Amino acid sequence: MTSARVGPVSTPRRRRPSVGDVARVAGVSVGTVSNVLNKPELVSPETRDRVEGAIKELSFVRNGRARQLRQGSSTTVGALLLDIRNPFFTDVARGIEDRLAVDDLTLMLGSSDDDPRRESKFLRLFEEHGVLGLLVVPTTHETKHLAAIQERGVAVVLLDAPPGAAGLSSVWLDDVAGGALAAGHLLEQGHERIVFLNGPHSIRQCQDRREGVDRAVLAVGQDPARVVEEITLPRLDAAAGEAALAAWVAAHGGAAPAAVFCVNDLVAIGVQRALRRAGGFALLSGCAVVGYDDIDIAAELAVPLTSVRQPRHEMGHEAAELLLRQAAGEAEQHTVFQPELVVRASSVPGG
Amino acid sequence: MTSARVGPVSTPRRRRPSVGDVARVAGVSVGTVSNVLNKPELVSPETRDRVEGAIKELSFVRNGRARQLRQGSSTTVGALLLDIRNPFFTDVARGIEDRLAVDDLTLMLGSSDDDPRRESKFLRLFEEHGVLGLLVVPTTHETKHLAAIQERGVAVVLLDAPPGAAGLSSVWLDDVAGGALAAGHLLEQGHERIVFLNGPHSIRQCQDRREGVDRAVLAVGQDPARVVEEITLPRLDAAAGEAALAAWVAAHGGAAPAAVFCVNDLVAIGVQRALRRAGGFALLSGCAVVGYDDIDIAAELAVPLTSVRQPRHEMGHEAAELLLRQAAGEAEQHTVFQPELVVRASSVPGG
DNA sequence: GTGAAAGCGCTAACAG
DNA sequence: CTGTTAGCGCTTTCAC
Repeated sequence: MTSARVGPVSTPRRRRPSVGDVARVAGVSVGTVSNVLNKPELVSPETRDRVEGAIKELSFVRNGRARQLRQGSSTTVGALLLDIRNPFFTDVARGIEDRLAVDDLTLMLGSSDDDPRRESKFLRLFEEHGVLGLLVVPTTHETKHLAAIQERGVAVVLLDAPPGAAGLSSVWLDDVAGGALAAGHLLEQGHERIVFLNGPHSIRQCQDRREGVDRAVLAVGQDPARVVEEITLPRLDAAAGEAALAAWVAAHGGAAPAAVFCVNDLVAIGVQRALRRAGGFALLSGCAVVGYDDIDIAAELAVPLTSVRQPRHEMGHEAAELLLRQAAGEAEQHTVFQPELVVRASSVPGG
Repeated sequence: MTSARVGPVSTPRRRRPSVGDVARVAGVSVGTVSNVLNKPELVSPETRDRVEGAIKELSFVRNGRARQLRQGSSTTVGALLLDIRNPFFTDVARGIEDRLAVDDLTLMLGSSDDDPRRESKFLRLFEEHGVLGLLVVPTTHETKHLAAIQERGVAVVLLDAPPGAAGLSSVWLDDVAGGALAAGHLLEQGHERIVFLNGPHSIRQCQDRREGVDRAVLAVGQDPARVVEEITLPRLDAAAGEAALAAWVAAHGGAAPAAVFCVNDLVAIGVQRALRRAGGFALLSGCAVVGYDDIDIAAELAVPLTSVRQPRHEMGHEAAELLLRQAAGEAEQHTVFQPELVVRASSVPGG
């Protein structure tokens, strides 16, 4: 599987040159070196040149840890996400990074994997590291430990979570609105029954989306109990969606539901596959399908998928913004982002 | 789009308690506090309890920067990837992280966006930060600046790149083998002509894959110039793949090629879409398609896609491993990973 | 077992 | 303009 060869010699790990070394070579004092680094306008051109020459000669790179220790400041922000591999979170991370770059700050990323123990490990690590602030997708509803961190002087913002303990800013997405958007669209198309393939209500997002669905149904004067048939999936992937819909079709003598709303796009892809397997293109095109997340591939499918899109990048950007404000002493603040519906062929007649 | 409300008061940013504060509260010296933290077995149980009580009382969190400054050590590794949003790199990042977690090290991530200026900005930032080592996907073939960093005492490993400047370890994927795998498979299926939708040869991976294709053709005693029809795409996404194949079909009186090898899965998805649009399922199922990357969705498509899978997580893991070895003074080392072919319906008759 | 003191590399205050 | 010096918070000798 792998091949390896060994190179020449190992790198000797000698001490990095310090401002003292630079000062010696340039024939000035450490204070002057520091001034060249931080307030060059205070230094005469000739000495500045000498110092810069010495810096080049020694390939001096300043020790940021010592600098920050002395200044008491920090230029890194920690973000603790649920899963670094999930495109949802990488888009968020990119939004964070883009905002931080404006102020020349860097991001330290961690994945909690939704495990509270991993979460607290990373939190301790970040805090010891002296981060300027912390963006956290919490693993539990309990956020007192995060408020405690903020009490100790590290700004904390809840990410992808509604307001928690007092004092913590938060940024999240309106899942109620997302559910309402999807269901409203299907109702508008004239469908009178909606199969909703959802995850367990212990996940806030799932519960909220269901609430949104109900609201949309009520808004048109119908009874959710009659209109909505919710099926709870064991996992939220394509296989689970396919199995659930195959079972539905089998239980209904080979007929497909008129409309299906899926808690995410992968599930929707599974639904499309089940429909195609059960009754080919005819069955597939006779069933309106709406997904959630608007993953990259949604537009590329055989039948392009209607989906609820969430402003993930913006959410990250805003979270970083709130963090910096909070670190600057501003009061806590809460932002909720609204999703939008991207209508494609999968949900409209003749699509 | 967003709504915001303002909360109560802002958090006062008071000084973090130090070992000195803990010592005062516990009625011991700072040395003893340090011992409790680092060598608890040297401290008598009673004083240890007193100190631990004081730590709890003050919610003391040790200042890692000062610690590392004093010790001269570091516990963070920097990784500079091309794009943090790309699933390829997030899988790699996760592999890195998993290896680092074993030694309780943390990862600082950066995205160079393939821009040498961003690259050098991040490199300086990482180096000032005092990282233990650096994993870099280089933006250019030139790696002297990375060797220079290593000269200054920071271990550097090239990621997803073949060996560069002397002294740098490297980890990469065998794209020649990947190209040969895909083409070999198509030849084995009896196809005598292969359309290869590739990217520009200025991208090493594209050039290598072409070389692999040629080798596979030569291996069965055929002439690449006769067998392979390479089309260079302007971009490597589904739209580009669709356009290229639609043009091919139009130029061949509505006929599809017998076999198409695509430089990545997105392009392959575009190809499938073009085939379906041009001639429905019949045309689609009559054309063997092979992609590259084995993205999550490849198995979920209407016609599941045969693809070349690369061990990305393992590559990250190995890169971190080599970095740690190099940081420990071992000699440079080079590892190349072999891809594997995942055969699905898109490339086999009756699929 | 515990305390006192030095020093990691840097910046900031102050003196000249 | 430049040099001297104190000290950020911690670990680490070395005495006691």
